[in-house]
Parts: sequence; C-alpha cells; structure tokens
Amino acid sequence: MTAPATVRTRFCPSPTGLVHVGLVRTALFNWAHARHAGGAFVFRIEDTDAARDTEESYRHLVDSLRWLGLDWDEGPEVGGPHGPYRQSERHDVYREVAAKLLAAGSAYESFSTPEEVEARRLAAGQDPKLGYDNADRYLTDAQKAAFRDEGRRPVLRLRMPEEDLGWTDLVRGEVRFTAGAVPDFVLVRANGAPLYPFVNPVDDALMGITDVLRGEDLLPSTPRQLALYAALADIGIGTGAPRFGHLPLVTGEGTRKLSKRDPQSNLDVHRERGFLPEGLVNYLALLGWAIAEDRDVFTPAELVAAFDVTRVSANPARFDLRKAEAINATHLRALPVEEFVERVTPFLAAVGLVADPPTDDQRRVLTAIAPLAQERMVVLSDAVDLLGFLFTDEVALDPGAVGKQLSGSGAVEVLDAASAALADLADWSTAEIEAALRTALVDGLGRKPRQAFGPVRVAVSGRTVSPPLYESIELLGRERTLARLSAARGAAG
RNA sequence: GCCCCCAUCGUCUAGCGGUCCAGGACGCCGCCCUUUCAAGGCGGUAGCACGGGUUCGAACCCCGUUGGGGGCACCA
Repeated sequence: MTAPATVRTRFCPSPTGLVHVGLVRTALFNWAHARHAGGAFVFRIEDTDAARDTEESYRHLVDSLRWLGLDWDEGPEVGGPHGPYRQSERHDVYREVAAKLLAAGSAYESFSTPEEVEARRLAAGQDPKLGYDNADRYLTDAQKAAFRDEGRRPVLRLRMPEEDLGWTDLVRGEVRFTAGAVPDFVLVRANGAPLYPFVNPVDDALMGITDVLRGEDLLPSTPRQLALYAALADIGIGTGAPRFGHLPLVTGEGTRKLSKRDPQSNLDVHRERGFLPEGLVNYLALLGWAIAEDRDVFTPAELVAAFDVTRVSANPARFDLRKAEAINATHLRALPVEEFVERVTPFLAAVGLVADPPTDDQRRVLTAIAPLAQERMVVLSDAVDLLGFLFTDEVALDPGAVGKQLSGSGAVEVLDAASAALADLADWSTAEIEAALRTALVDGLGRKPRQAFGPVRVAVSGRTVSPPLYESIELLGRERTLARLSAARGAAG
C-alpha cells in the first residue's frame, strides 16, 4: 500500500448527546494527523438516526470543536467540494449507491426477519449470537415475489466475500479476520433508511478520506467495511479502503470504557470548571501518545509538529483527572498576564465579581494579582474563591478559617495592632505594609510570623488560603483593609 | 458462547535485541525555601503478569498460559 499524496482524515460524530472526552481524543488525533501531514481534516455529521439526533447536540458539537481549536477544512459551516456534510442531507446519494450495489450483485435483498434467523440458528443447534445466516443470498425471482406478496419488504445486505479479511493497522500492525466470521450485514433498512455501516464507508469513499483513525471499539466492524469499500470501488466509487488506525479506548476509574454516565466523560464539565482548551488538548494527547521521553507539556502547535500516529500506543488509557489538572495548571501558569485576565474574566463575571469587560480599576487589580494567582490555580474557576475578596466591599469570613485563626483573645490583640500599624501608614505599598506589620506584630507583640499573619489573612481575605498577604492588602486599599480588620475583630474572641 | 484487541511503577508512558540492576510525568512520602497556599529546588517510594522457546545476549522476537478489555442490531 502506497501512502496517498494528500492525507485526508475525518471526524464524524453522531449528534446524540453530550460530547465525550474519548470522542474528543479521536477528533484530536485525526486533526493532528492531518495537520502534521499538511493534509485536510473533514468534519462530517452522522445524523442518520432521526430518533436520537438533535439540532442542539449538533450545534454543541460544532461549538466544542471550535473551543478546542480543532479547525476543519471541510464540513458544516465551512462547506467544501464534497458536501453536504450532514448525512441527513445526503439521502439521495445513499439511495443511488444502494441501487448500484444491488444492480452489480454486490448487495442483495433479504427478507428474513430477525425472529426467523434466530429460529433457524436454534433449530440447527447453534448460538443465535452468530447472527444472520446468509439464507437469502440466492433467492430466485419467484421466491422474492412470493415474499413481496406476503407484504414483506426486504432489507439490503452486502454479500461478504469468502476470504480472510485483513489490513495493516496504523497503530496495531497486521490484523486479520478469518473468512465467514462476518455475516452479510444490512446496508439499508426495510423502510429505506440507510444504516451507519453503509453510509460511513460510502461518505468516506466519496469524500476521499485516506486515513481513518477511530476507537478500538470499531475494530471488529472493519472487515465488513473492507468488503464494502471493495464493492464500492467496483462500481466506480472511491479507490478502495482507506488506511485504518484503531486508537486505544479511554477508560474510567476501573478498567472499563469511560461511560457516558461518568461525569468526567463530559467535555462540558471540564470546560465549565475552567480547563484551558490547550491544557485539555495536551492531556488528551497523552492518552496513548508521548511527545518525548522526558517531556509531557506541549502546545497544540508542538503536538502537530511531532504527531505520528504509528507511534500511538495500543493499550487502553485511563482518564486521570489529577494528571489532567496538573497539565492544565502548567498551561495556566504559562499564560501571559493579559491573556490570563482575558480568560478568567468570564468566570469572575459569571458570579458578579467583576464586569465583563472589567472596569479599568478591576482590570488594574486583576493585572496586578495575576502572576500571584496563576501559580495558585489549577482551573480558571479557582479564581472565584481565590480572588473574590478583592472585588467585594465586605468579605464573607469562612467559618473554618475563623475557628482556626480568630478564636482566642490573641487574635484580637493582633488585629488591633495591625489596624494601628496600617491606619496612618504614609506610603501604602507592599514593602511598607510588610515593614509596618512586621514591626507591630513580630517585633512589638513578639509573635511568630505564622501566628502574626494568620488572623490578618483571614480578616482581609476571609480564608486561610489567599494570594500573598501584603500584595493583597495593597490592592485592597487602606479603607477596605481597616474595615475588614475591624469587622474581624467583632467576629474574634 | 464466538471473534478480535491488549499486557513496563497505583496511573499515563519511554524503551522498537546489548548503551536498562528499566527513563520521564501525575500521585504519594521526606527535606529546603516560606506570612498561608501554591510554585520552585533536592531526595525517596514503586514496574518489565507467568511459563516455555529463539539468541552469545530479551522488557523488546515467537508460542502458550493467565489476566484485562472490546465487539457480536433493520444504533452509531
């Protein structure tokens, strides 16, 4: 098999619900493979199941791909020479191809009902799981007519070849299924509706897809698709089968495939928490692939430059949220300040902390605190708890923090001393604030730094964990700081 | 049940016959730094599933066992 001149990959989800991270990983590898090869990435919507597909889900898919930065060269909202790219708009194409396949003898009409097939298997002492028994392969015209007279409508089945079917998988190497293992499968339903095993290869052939990267769960369906591609080529559609690469499954907590029921499988959950798209893309790429022996943080551009599908691992990969968060945190810290402010604003605005866009003053504070906040955050939504105190007049004191730092008379002493030290401070700067507090609390009161600054931190931020104290106080301003010190004094004791 | 895939630290992986008494990352545990929390620095913990071959030599190749997973629709 010679490599095609131009690589064309595709992502062809069905708009039936949430966007699964395993699905995203598949899209990502197809995208990276196409981009690396300088080829094309095609986006196609497989909405042939009217009962389950929704317009909302379709729009969500488009939006998710955009958010992730996986741009497509052909597909919905972009167009292209092989459209339409939604299968619900391609029924005429399928009808025509089905008719040609039937005329060529590659496909045939089958009248057996599932119940009849099962009954025959049972009668022969066989496992019904074996499926269809190819019984209708050589029906005469008279037999077909008789069935029609009974009011039966046939399904269209592909005649599977009597030979082993194998291919060289891009990630697994040689894979081979023995002849007869796959029964003649249904292309078109009795009601005329074309099925996925039919439309998927038809569109791939028509759209010139050269490389199919998909989940391992689809590996067992490859032999029948190989047979279909051959039959299609015979009637002048496409040039035979594309290259296949079956990606390892993404598993959840246990060893099972990550379930739709598992919250972690939902892309939106991560997006709403404030994962960066490049952080998630980085992590997802690590599920089955490595950029280098001693490195695992990289940008999408670096991924594209280095991606090689033949280096993808064949074993299942567990979705590990902790590692995903660690990778995301690294990307978060690497963000330039303006970029960070830009991205975090929607999360603060959503809870009313800042305006969107922020006011000049809010922007000033955000920009100043950004470097200190970035290295304390894992996801963007962390900013709400971490920075909220800077954007409200009165901070809510965390009960746990109050118990830890404001109980006992010592706290009152500290707060009073801090107030006195800051009340008339000439130069309201981080350095002066630190000097004044140290003089008053550490030297004056003889407190250890840990005991001295704990109560002040809680008073100012409401929490035991906050950005660095002196910087926070400076940004908060004298008035609010003194008010909080005094409010905390009321809660202390 | 049948078919197929997979098998290196708890997890994701590097390793593509000798440079491996197996490297990195996450996690975990220490120590340093330190106003909290992080970040950062240093150190540690832990793995080639088992059994046969092939070979001068195997984590790497072959076979088997065991274990795990996926698929067996007129759903995608």
